Amino acid sequence: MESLVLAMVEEPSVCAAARALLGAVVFGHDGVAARITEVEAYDGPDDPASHAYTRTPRSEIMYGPPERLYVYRIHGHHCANVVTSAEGRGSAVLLRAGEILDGHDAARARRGDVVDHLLGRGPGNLAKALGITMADRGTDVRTGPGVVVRRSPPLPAETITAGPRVGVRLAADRPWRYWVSGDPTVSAYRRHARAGESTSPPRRRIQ
DNA sequence: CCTCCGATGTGCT
DNA sequence: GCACATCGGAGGC
Repeated sequence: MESLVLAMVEEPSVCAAARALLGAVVFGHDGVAARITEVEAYDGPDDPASHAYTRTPRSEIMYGPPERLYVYRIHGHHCANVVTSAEGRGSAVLLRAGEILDGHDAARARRGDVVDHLLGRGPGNLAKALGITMADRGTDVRTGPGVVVRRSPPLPAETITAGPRVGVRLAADRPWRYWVSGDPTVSAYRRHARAGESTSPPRRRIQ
């Protein structure tokens, strides 16, 4: 019981990896670049909300080497993740939102005529703005081709906020979503309709 | 083969 | 707040 509590409290390494991706710049297709403002951490077999919770052909790439792109489709949208763990662990970071820095025309051609701060808000919209599709699965984001991630120095901890992950039914209260505090490109929180009860959704400053 | 179901986005009440 | 489009993955039979 005590070990269970400790396991719940202890933060897996993918959470630090997620925070480290805030501020990184993703270079996508057709000259679109985005500064990452919102991410979510997904761990391996210990995280019921993660695709890696069940090891299948789809999630196998999460168990592969780090720095590879894991792309999946949901409800007709693409979502992009970066595998952050050593081979065999199965954790990855979902890129949930970004500020478009360059390639606004190409991004808008894919996303439609929306104001800048909405171009890359939400994981499906961000992937769409960047032109990321299933064809980018497995890309080494250190080298490309197609998609490259340039990491930045860590953001000051006091500029990062954490909260529960968006739209997950299982493990709905783990505060493994991280975003740049107050950034207009960050997506809204939506709790899964069938997620378990929660007295007060955890939200805290990183320190 | 078939059914169920989202790590979503959008629009409407 | 709620409905629903939409489609690949996962699992049951």
